[in-house]
Amino acid sequence: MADKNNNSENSEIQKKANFIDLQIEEDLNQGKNESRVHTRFPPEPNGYLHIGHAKSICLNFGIGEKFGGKTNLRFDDTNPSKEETEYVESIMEDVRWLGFDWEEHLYYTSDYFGKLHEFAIQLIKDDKAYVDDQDAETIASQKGTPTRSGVESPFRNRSVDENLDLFSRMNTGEFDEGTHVLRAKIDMASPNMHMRDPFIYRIIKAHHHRTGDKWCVYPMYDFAHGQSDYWEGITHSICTLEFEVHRPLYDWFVDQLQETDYRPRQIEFARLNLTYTVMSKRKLLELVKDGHVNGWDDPRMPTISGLRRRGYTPESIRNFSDKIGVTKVNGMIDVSLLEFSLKNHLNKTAQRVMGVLNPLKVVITNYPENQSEELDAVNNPEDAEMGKRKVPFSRELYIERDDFMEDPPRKFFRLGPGREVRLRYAYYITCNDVIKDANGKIIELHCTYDPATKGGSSPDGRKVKATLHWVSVEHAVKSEVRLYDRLFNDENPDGHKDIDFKEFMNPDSLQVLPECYIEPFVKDANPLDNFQFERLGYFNVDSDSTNKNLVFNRTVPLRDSWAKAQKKK
RNA sequence: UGACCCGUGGUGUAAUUGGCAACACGUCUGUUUUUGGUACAGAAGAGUCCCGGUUCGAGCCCAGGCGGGUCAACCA
Repeated sequence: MADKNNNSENSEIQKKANFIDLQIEEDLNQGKNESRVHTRFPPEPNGYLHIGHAKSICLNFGIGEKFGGKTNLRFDDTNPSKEETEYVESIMEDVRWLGFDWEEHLYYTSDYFGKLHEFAIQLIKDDKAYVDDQDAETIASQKGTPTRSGVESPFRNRSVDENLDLFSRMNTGEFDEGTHVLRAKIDMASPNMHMRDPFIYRIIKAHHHRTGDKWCVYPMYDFAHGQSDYWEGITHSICTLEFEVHRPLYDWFVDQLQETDYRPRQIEFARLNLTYTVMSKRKLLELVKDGHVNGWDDPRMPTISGLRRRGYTPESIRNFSDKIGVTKVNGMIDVSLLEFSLKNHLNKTAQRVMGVLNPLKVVITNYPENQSEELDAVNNPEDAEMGKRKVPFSRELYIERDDFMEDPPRKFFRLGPGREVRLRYAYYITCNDVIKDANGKIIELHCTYDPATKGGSSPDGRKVKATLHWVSVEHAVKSEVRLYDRLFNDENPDGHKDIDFKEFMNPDSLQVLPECYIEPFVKDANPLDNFQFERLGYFNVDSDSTNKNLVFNRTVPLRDSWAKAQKKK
């Protein structure tokens, strides 16, 4: 018995090492970089972080923790025309919310603009960089193609002095954008396109969110990233697969810098793809700008701020990130795996509460008018420490419209004419009359209750086949509830060559229910508070909520085997 | 007619120095239940892209194919 417990605990704790862990262990065994481990998470502040970034954050900070190393947060802000302070702030908030702490290790690539500039001048002096005066189109045509090597620029061999002069004037504002560029002198015949004299500096006359108008020239990604890693003492620079072909260039710049045995190393892994969503910043930005969603934190968005507002917990995202592992295989992960992590966490932690989404009035005809009482309800059956609460009961109640059928099919266990069911934590009730309006729509049910079944159990031991949730009309809090469905109807909306991803948008991804009734316990709930509405799903308080008008998001529905069986028919 | 990377149930990941392909999600059954939830028990589902080779033995090593991805932004 003790053995069994130990084994299951160990298998929980001992996660399988992924290929990056193995490489780091190998580096450590070889005593590389004085056996230090130092990673970094380097977002460009040009948009909001999404669940794919969360994978990277968990990976990088996770490695820092696992190997007793450190992890930097670095804003890769080399392109002032796209970057804004708003994004910097949201990124910091998201990383913190996920539960990670960069301590004092906060950096900006823009902090290195001076050093980068000096380094570029050194390259010019070493005859390893030159200014090219041609326009973009001409240079592109000289680059060749993946299968045909390029040709050298006519400006490739100008003198060091001329290059120095030109580069200096590029930065004084004398030249227009696009007229001059600084290129590394490497190899126009390289089979790797990135080695064909890549651009390292370009002229951009935009205001930088941190350096203002100090610079007219800005380094390209490839000219900044490896150097920043080097200056920060990063040992393992983990990025996504598309940078694989950049690695020789990364190494080339590090070669120019390296003075000791210390050397950062780039390792690539497969980015996260999730079914039924898009994961590129460009496309998410498009959804926001064109008003297909209500902002970056729309609860339907795969952004971290969207997931947070939707009711996801940091634990569930971290757990998901652990579960999916790290490989170089480009795949597509089923969202159900994410939802499993969520439900798993919420089941253990969420306060239970009763709420009626589509109300149907029930009058308990044998319950005295003007009377009410308070009944005991369990706050979370998974966690006794969460205790109990009181739920008010009275003559007039709401139940879920779906919980009554006038002519119930064989396997429908809920309420019907003449049937007896249990109201959770309250009484057994029996339906006697169905009241309809002139159009035949059911507007009210008349039921009787059995006073002996208080609390929900019968002294004579008779059974009922269903337990329904309910609220007292007089005491319930009227609220708005927003139901969400997937944003896209296609598993892989941007996986179609000739069809725009927006063609696959689900027109019913948002459904607003303006008149729902929740038990009074939620009265003082705050935005982001998670609840389980019993039998329905997990819901949280939306940031649009006010004291006068509570607004809930349905985070994720509960598993519903009845609905599933119905759907099959 | 290039370079680099990747091919294990429906999905995602495992499989010490080659040794009965395992786990999770999902799916389906059943048990318990004051949530048609949870929990628990069980089932189906791959023979590891293909063809050879080495070996007593190959998912793993070797050769050749096939399939997929990335790369030709003054983006990151």
